[in-house]
Amino acid sequence: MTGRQQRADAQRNYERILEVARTVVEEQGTQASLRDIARRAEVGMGTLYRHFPTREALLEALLRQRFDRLAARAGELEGAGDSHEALRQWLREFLGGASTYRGLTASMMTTISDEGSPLHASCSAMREAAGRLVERAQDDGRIRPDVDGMDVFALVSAVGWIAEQGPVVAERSEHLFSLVLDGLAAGAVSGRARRSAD
Amino acid sequence: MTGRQQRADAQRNYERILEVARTVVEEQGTQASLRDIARRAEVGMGTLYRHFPTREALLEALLRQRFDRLAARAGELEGAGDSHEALRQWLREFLGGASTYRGLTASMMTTISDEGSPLHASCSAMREAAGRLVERAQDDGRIRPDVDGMDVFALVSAVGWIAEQGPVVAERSEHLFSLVLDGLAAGAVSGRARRSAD
DNA sequence: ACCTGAACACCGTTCAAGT
DNA sequence: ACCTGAACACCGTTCAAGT
Repeated sequence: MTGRQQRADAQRNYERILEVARTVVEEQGTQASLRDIARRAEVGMGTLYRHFPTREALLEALLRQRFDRLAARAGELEGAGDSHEALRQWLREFLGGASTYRGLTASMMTTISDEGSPLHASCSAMREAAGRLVERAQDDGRIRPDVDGMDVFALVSAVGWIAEQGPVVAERSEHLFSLVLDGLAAGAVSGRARRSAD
Repeated sequence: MTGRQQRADAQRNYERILEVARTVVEEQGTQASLRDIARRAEVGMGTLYRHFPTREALLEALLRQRFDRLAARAGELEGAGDSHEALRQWLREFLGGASTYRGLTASMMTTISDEGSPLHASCSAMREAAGRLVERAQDDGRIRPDVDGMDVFALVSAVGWIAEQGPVVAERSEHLFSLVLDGLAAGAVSGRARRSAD
């Protein structure tokens, strides 16, 4: 798809845009002005659209590496000793990364329901890798049996979202993260499950 | 402030705008086009700005009643038998209302950090009323002692946010609500507190 | 094959001109 | 005192014209 048989100027523009986009999205979030990106990359609007037909396509190019890295990181942590601690650690790293771009958690959440989105594939792969950490912790009886990877992902993303909503709530995000994780731990179940081995 | 000594046409315009705004914000969310509202209310842009100098001011007019009602509702529920169930009930009603306007949870969360916002006062009052429900449930030992009203409000709003991000996650919001509430229940604490009376 | 930038249809916000 | 709508500075998206 991104075959290397591009014209030299095309290749250069592609990279310029991506580099500038990284900066601008850092500044303005995932809703950054595409016009601003084109301007600062010194290319015409059409050039930006040629390389990245949608905003999502641009984000995908910006995030794929990161998603792949996080998926791989989940693989590493699967071998770690404490399954619950491994999950917690992964989620912490995920959340740290999510905070680099404002609006990123929203983009990831909407992409779940939108299979046509270019972000869908790489984001799903990451979620699935994380899901295996959840399942392992469940097999160890450390996480409630009635949740799945999607639940955990959604709740932790939501904590990331909270942190974006202003300083007063942002300063609580560490605590909120702990509350959510604690809440998902086995033993928190109020009535229906987990009552055999006491 | 909204003294009744307005000119008749001003009074009429104010009400027209508010009525139309309710519909448009229902359709498009809190980021609805102000131009569209003015157009459909058949007033000039200047008229809209005269009555509602900022988008937040318009939202405030749209939401004040609701916030006041929810604050009053919390007062009612303070007298209810089961403190934990009262809290759960209030949060459920809050969440139901939040889903009427897309973007509403975000507006409420950002308003927390922005004391200058017209939404700040009525939203804070509501949160404080809800906070008393939290404290009562804590006094009864039903909610973790290391959370406060803001934590609960943020987490439940975050569940509302999740529901806005697409059908795949929206259909889980009931479950996620339960997970969060369960997680905040006393007994979920992993190590540090609550270990005296067993 | 690729790039450019004008053109189009939208925004939010302001403000001179009207009654 | 209040209303109007044009004006301004922005968007995102498309596409004819160029090389």
